Amino acid sequence: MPGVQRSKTRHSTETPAWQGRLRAKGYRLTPQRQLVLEAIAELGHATPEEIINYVRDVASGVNISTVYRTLDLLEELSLVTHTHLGHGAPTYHVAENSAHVHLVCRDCGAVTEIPSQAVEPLLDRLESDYGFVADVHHFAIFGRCVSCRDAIGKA
Amino acid sequence: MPGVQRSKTRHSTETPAWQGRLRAKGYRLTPQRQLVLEAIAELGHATPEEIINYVRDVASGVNISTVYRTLDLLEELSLVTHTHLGHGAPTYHVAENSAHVHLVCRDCGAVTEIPSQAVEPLLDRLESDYGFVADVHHFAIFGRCVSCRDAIGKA
DNA sequence: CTGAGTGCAAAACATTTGCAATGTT
DNA sequence: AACATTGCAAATGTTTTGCACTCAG
Repeated sequence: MPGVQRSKTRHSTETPAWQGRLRAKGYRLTPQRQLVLEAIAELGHATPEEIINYVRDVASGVNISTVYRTLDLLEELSLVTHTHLGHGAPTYHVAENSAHVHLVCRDCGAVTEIPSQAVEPLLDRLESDYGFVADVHHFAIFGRCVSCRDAIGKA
Repeated sequence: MPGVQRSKTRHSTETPAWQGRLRAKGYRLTPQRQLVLEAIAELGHATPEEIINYVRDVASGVNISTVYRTLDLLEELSLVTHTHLGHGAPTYHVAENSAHVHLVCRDCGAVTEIPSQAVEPLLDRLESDYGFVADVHHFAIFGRCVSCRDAIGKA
């Protein structure tokens, strides 16, 4: 791994709880993996593209394929999840903060996060009627936001 | 347009209602466009890949980029809609038959169609609580189907 | 005729993979 | 030292675009 030096430093108050999960499955703890997780935590939402930009800001040598491989790994370990917000690249979240649903506006592209409980009745119904256990976080809900809806009324 | 001849013929009982919509906006009626729409109608569900396979079966010279351009056009005219069923290519439907929601199983990949009314309470709530007019057809609902859920119970 | 539409080939994206070099354990 | 992990570069899959040619109106 040629020259992964951090050119900037950020404070980390986190206790390395997740590191155990890596080792438990025989995976290794590398700076790249720390940085990717840190990037997602910091950014809240992030596409692979945004993640590598953030990571490279700290350690410029990191390769995009490493980011993809790391994301797969972190997801396998349930440390992060990903959501499809639209046609393009998926968005990653740290698992603990992923308990919300995304509303994406077809017109302005705005992304609104709403609490999962808003869709709970639907989940119950899908389960009782179809035996389907839904993960509503995986895909966004597409539509038109308040502002754009009102804008149409005026037009 | 070099040699778009149909090597097979299919019966069409349709009345060319949609053709007016094309002309109304100054668009032209081409064999390619007829074939793409025919393909979607016939296939029910179809990815661009599946569409071009179907179309080429009838007129081999048609280019994939034409299919993409045509899909954009047909969608603009509200003749078809598309849904994201997963990471990959979107699925196209004729607009009239698109009033259903897709449940996609994360394990077996099975796609179940359920009537839109199953999600109506959610739509109402999103509208009243957030002013968001949702189009639940645009993204599938991801999760685990009955069979796979039960299979896990046994394991 | 005239311009909308097409085929073609190349570009643009997003993601994956083989492999030799490297660093964690 | 062993082998999981990385960087690199090339391959893959999907969608888009520029352009000259062609056909629908």
